[in-house]
Amino acid sequence: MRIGELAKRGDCDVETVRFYEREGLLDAPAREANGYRRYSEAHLDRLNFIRHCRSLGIGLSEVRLLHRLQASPDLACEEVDRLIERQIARIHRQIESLRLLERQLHALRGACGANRRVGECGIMRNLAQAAKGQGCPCHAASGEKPVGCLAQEPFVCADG
Amino acid sequence: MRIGELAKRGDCDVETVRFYEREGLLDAPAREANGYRRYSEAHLDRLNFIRHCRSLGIGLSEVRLLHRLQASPDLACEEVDRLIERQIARIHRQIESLRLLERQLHALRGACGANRRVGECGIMRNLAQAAKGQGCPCHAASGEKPVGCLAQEPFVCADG
DNA sequence: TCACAGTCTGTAGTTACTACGGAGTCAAGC
DNA sequence: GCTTGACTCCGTAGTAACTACAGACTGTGA
Repeated sequence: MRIGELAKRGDCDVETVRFYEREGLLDAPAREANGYRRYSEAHLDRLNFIRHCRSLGIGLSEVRLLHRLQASPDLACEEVDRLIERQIARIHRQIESLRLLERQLHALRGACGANRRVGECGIMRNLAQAAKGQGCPCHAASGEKPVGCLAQEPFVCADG
Repeated sequence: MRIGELAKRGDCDVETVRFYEREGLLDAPAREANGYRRYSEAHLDRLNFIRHCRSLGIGLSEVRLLHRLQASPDLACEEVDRLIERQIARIHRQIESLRLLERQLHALRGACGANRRVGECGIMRNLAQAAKGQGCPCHAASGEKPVGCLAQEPFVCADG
């Protein structure tokens, strides 16, 4: 099949397929006389494997690791277990972090009594107040400590 | 104060301060004779405002919007409220998405009966199985639908 | 005088794609 | 034969919010 069909059956974009090839996640396929890529069913399996891992939030470097493990089925599967364990722990941290964020935002929302003007807006006032180190309802509520920066974590995609 | 002190008091990196200046979030400060940046307390307030917003997961483009609103206190604060509302909705979606992910990963983890070899690992088997479209415990459990791709959402940082 | 810390500018890297631009290929319809 | 449109090619740049250099200059204490 050609790249368009592969992408369709793998439920992703053509560009994504090419990207995976560039990244070495997908073997470079044979080419037709005109230079078009020609894929086999094995390629589709591989693509689906990647997409399935991605849908579980597993990063591409870890997908690479899984591929390597897959290639040596006699190894202990301990590493696979650990990888999933790590993934679970990461997602758990992210959820905790976001829950805290949610609470903080709710507190902030509660600060605005539906004023009319920005200068009197409780939310605005709170944001400015916090900037002067005077404390804010969102962060000062309890002894809430930062949980870890989500921006530091690998991307997580819950699609699929 | 110089950039190092500002960064320290604003609890961020020197590079981050310069980054905010480049992005127009922080006014370019005066310079000393040697070219070093010299900041005022107003700069610190501004930096704290940004960092506080960031700690609430608010993106830089929305911080920019808040700055613009702050500059015209006579406007209706409706837009501020909507911004926070949007943020709450986004965080909520992300949490839901991650919860689903967590369930899926737990299901996957349950598939491995602590085998010894990769070739027999239930997790590995499941990932491979899913790639062939044979269904998997993680996604086939119920009629679980994708909730939205977190990778598409702006970065969220729960630090601070 | 030396080391070392701080600062400067500019650029590249991170993640996992996504979106071009400009070109070539191919089949159907006129 | 020609056009139209869909598909493909390659390479590069953009996304978000930083982070991490390189290479140079400045300032301070011993």
